[in-house]
Amino acid sequence: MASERYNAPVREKHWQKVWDDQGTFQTNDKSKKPKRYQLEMFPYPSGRIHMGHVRCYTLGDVMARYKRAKGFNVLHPMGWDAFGLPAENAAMERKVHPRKWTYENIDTMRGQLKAMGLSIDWSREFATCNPEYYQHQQRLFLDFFKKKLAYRKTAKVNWDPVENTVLANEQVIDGRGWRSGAVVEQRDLTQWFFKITEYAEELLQALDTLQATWPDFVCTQQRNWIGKSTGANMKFALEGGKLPKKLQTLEVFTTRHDTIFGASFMAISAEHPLAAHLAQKNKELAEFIEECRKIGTSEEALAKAEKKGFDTGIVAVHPFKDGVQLPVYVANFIVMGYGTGAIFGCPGHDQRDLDFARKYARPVVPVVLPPGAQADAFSIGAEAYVGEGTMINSEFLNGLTIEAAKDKIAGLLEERGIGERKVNYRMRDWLLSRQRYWGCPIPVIHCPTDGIVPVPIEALPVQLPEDVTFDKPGNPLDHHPTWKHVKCPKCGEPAVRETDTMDTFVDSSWYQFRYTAPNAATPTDKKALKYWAPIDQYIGGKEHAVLHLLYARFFTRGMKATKHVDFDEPFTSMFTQGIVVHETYRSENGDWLTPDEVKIEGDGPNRRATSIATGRPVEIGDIEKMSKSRKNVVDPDDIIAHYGADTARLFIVSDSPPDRDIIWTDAGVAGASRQVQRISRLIDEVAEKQPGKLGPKPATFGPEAHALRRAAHKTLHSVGQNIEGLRYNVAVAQLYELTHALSAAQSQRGEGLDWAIREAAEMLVQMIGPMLPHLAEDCWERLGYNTLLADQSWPQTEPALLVDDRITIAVQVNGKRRDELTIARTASKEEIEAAALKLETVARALDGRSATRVIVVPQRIVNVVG
RNA sequence: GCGGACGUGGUGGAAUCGGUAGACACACAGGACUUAAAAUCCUGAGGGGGCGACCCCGUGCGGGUUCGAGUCCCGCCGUCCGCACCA
Repeated sequence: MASERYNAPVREKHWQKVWDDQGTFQTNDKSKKPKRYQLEMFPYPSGRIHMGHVRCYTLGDVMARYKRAKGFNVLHPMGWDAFGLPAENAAMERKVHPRKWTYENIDTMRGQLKAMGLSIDWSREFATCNPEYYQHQQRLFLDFFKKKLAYRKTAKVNWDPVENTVLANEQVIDGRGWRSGAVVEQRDLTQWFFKITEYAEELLQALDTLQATWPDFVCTQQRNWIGKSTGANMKFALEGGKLPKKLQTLEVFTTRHDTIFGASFMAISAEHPLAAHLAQKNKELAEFIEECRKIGTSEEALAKAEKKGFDTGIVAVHPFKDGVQLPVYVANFIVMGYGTGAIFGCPGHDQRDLDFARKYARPVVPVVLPPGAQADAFSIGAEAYVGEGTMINSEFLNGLTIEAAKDKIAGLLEERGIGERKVNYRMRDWLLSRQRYWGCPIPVIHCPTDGIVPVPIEALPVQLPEDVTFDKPGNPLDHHPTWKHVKCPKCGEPAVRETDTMDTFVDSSWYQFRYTAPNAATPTDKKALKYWAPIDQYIGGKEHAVLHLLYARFFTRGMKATKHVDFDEPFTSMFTQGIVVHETYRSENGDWLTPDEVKIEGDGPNRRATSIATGRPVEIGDIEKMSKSRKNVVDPDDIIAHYGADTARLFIVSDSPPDRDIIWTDAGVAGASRQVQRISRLIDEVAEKQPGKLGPKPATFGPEAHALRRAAHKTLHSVGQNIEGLRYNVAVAQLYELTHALSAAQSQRGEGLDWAIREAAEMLVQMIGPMLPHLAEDCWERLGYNTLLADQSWPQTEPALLVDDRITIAVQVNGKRRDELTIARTASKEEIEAAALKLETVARALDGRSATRVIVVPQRIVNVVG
């Protein structure tokens, strides 16, 4: 039996059934062990799992299994982010109901995930499209509504013309819909919003704490997105035309109120009410505004567009300098959505203002003097001065620092009632309405007399109707003949349901808590949450750095305000995994080919690809993220069926650090498969020579046995640390080293060596458990155990074996390595120095000079300087 | 433009504190086994020089700090990511 190949696909099915039958991974809520909540972002049930899923869930599963072995009570659940547009597209294209399509996909993908051998507690599984789930989401929405965290307003919204729905700001990337890629249009609509801005400051502040356990780039991106700027609002009186009272003052936001004496013009957005008012009687202005609007849609064009202004003839009165009037321009670079949609221009200290001032011949007066510069010799050329300095040309501010000047102006503004200190955020409220069918209905009713009436909690869930059609554009819920017509819960008169559904990001903003009590009658269960929450480690894709992770952070705060949770941050530590990439292949006529349609020969510069079907040459293209459009995909099912899940898992965790992109290659998979066989063979050899369990430990060990034991225990120690730190690739390398040491020991003889080999083999099996769970289980059985490896605790190290009696340290002469020295670990500095100086290699390198200085770092290095 | 991350052999990568650079693996070359192949095992290998013990160079480039720098500091170059007329 020793040389038989390990039949992974067969054995893996066996072990999966055993785990399933025994309920090995069912989580016990009543355990006394310390808890560990390990979570990976749940998948959208698009049809089949892809390698990105395999990577994400493997990374999480290694940690979950490791923590389990380390004595933690682990919660490692799985579910489905099941609402969303693709289901409706399938309904339109294939005449299949979104529900049917979704649940069928879930069945397929659940089977695929189970074939990966994940240590998931499947009893907690749910899909967000289950009414049992979304009824609680509707409850949360109503609680948010009561707290005014959900509200309705008319606003310019991003309209995705392909998805036929609105999008939140976060979902517009480079002016295009994040999913459809369609150029987004601006429309005025009344929509539901979550008041995420209420928590802007908190969400920002808490990042300082998260920084320690979250990736830097995620924190940075969230900071940028929140976009805090501290400044002041300032009101200017307007003159030079007949204006309605409301428009006689112009309020601007500035972060440089210190530079007010350098102001030389005002600029307002083309969408500013004042611009609209003036345009009524000014045809040229109206044309200018129209021109701005045309450019205004795409940010790309906006960035390239030349700065242009239109002098309205209106002037603003300088609030601190008598007799100074500042002309008011409508300008194409002022956005209405930020601040007040109006600025004062100080060309001396803002590049954009300077460009504008030069173009329209406005004065440029420096008001901040750089350190060391002479006031009378300092002027502004082509570049604005934005650095530190002291105030000049600024009357009562002269001589102050920028900060002191800001403070003084802000005080005066507040004293005179013409402004105040003001903090602005770039972040807008979260637009959650979607004009779609396959989403969670927003549980409110519009009554002609009572206005917006929440659906009573006992009437939840507001269920989606089954009988919908997708044959005309727009929202099927709106077209439905009866669904929306209801009686007002307040007055009983005819009313209509809200037909908007929620953004699917709402579904994924709180699912992490639902797993802790998936059957609770309320959205969360206090007791379960107290034990399990928050998530100890969350793993997912980089693309959610702002979207999902920011929403979930907000939602947790909203749930705290509505007493559903009692903490602020959902994810204690966050890990973003890299993507799976693969070469692309293109035939002569430009069609993409899948990897299995292509035959590769040669290597290096001689590497050639040909089409299997036609025999014609194929161009090997860039290495890109696996995608259906490029056809550079490898189906996990094929890999699992051919090599087994353990091989796929091993490939995923070897070589590439988990946060970097990983290049999927056939050669790499074959290599991983060889390692699986190698380990299997090695364990067979050990089990054959020494059948039965590990016997009693011998009293003494010879040098060979001692060396192997040291290697095994050291590996145990550092593999544990490397798994904890998600350096799985390093852990795998160390396991290979132990495998080599164990192989080599097989052909040696020595006192206690058989026992040491047995011990090392068992440790190896236990250490590969998190990564290669099926193989480990199989080997454990072969080693004579009838217990499950999955139930074994992580082996203990013998601390004495982690330190060597004698160690080898490098010997340098003038910083260059010349030799090495094996010496007692406890050797003193003097002993090391003496031993080093005795070395012939040292004397030769000194070349006749004498040592002037010897640096000794015990247990590390000795450096002779001479 | 601003912000962040990164840059190590043919390739993926390792080096946790400033202390033997290149662990481990892929690919490659040579060898063993075999009628042959597959599979497996063994050996070799950063670059250059020398018959050789050995010597020189080497972590994107240029400086610096240090007994000692892949690691720290300054200045460049390059790649990737995010944000971008944000007042």
